[in-house]
Amino acid sequence: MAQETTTRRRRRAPLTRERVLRAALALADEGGLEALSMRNVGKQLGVEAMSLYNHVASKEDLVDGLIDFVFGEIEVAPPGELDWRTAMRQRAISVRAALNRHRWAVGLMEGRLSPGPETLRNHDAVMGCLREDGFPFRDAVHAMSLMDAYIYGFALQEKHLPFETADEVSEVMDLQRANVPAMDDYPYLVEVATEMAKAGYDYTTEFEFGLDLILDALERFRAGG
Amino acid sequence: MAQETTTRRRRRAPLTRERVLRAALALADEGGLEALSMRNVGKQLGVEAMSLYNHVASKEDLVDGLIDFVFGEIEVAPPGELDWRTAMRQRAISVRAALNRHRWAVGLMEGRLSPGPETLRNHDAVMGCLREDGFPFRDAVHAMSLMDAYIYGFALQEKHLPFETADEVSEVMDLQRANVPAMDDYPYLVEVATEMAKAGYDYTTEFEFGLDLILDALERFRAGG
DNA sequence: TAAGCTATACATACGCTGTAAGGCGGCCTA
DNA sequence: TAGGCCGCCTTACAGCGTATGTATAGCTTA
Repeated sequence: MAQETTTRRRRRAPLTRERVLRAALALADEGGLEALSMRNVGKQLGVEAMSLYNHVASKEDLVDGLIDFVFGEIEVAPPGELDWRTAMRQRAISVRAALNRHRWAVGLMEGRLSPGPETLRNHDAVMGCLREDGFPFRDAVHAMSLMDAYIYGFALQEKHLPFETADEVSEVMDLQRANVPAMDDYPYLVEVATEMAKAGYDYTTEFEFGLDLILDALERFRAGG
Repeated sequence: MAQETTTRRRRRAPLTRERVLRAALALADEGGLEALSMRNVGKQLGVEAMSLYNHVASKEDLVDGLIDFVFGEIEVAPPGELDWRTAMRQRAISVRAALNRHRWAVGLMEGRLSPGPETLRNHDAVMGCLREDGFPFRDAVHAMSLMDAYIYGFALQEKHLPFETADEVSEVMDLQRANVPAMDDYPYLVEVATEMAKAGYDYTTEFEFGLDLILDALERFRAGG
């Protein structure tokens, strides 16, 4: 009876927090944050929206889980393993890579009120790396604040200016020029537009220029500036 | 006649784009972006939501207008007036101040597809300031990208970590400790929590430390290295 | 002064959002 | 085999942006 029904119905794999998060991640990666609705996640799992609440306290909780997953993808050497500069450079590049894989996460990485274990591990490792390599506490805070501001700020730019090749650049520039009647009032922007359309814009080069400049500056500051 | 009717009925001041933007700005400043709904703006003006569409093409257009207003509050010296370092330092501080008055704007300043006149003026002035002070084109792009990444990234941190005094810090830290059972797994974060709770955290100092470090680095880079 | 046009505001409605509340059927334990 | 519990579903509410259609107020012209 009951069991027959059970067998016959081929119950689908039970929902879990893990499965919910995985589906949500796929949705957000594909369609951005605005595609991430409880109903859409449910649909993806063949389930009604409300069923998700058995595994997730709220949408905020769901997003917390996603963010922690992203932090889990970021590689940081454990404190004391590498010199600070190598470790911090690697981490910065890893953060940018993760944020490019998950662009929806860009404004959400910082200051979550319920940080997950991966989030905490990451921040602890950064602070630890600096402290173990001799940074006084306040300087370590300065350095971390500066690096993270740059990394997240750059990711923000990269998220909002979605062009890379010279062709894409000139496409966007043309579109902007169409929207802006008095473009000639802004001669320096015209220069940017024409130069960019000629040579394109390489985000990786740009990112690493700023990153190395900051790391150089921190090194010099530490040495005694 | 017509004019009498006008006088008699005490018609309210007619809606204008200006008035709509002003009301929207007040709403966003007070209650953040999630308080900024068409219905709320309408309510603020004694008008139905749909009436706003006579003066604003869409919510996106409305937000574009708000962002341009924020850019209008940012002070930049016209190209060639000041040496680049002074001008850029002033602008950076002015941007941060504007973003603190309008925290809802933080993730939205960059890469709008329909930039307003103030937005364009601002970007043009920054680029112009660097070019007129001798920055080669590519270096000016590098510098602008780096500075803006830092400024916007810092504003992002500041938006999401809303504490300032030592008391507020320790309050937040206590709250986080309550949410994180295994806090002792993260010794360096424990240090941060205790140190911060002792001494507080001054955003202005922090911001200007990073800013000056970056300006120093750019100056040195330009000088030849 | 009267007619007609236009610009503005309103009312209604659609499909979407997050989630509170309650019902029900299948599973595990006693 | 009985009881209870857990996981899922259904329904419902208040809010969102905005498409669509309609009424009206005021100006323009005759």
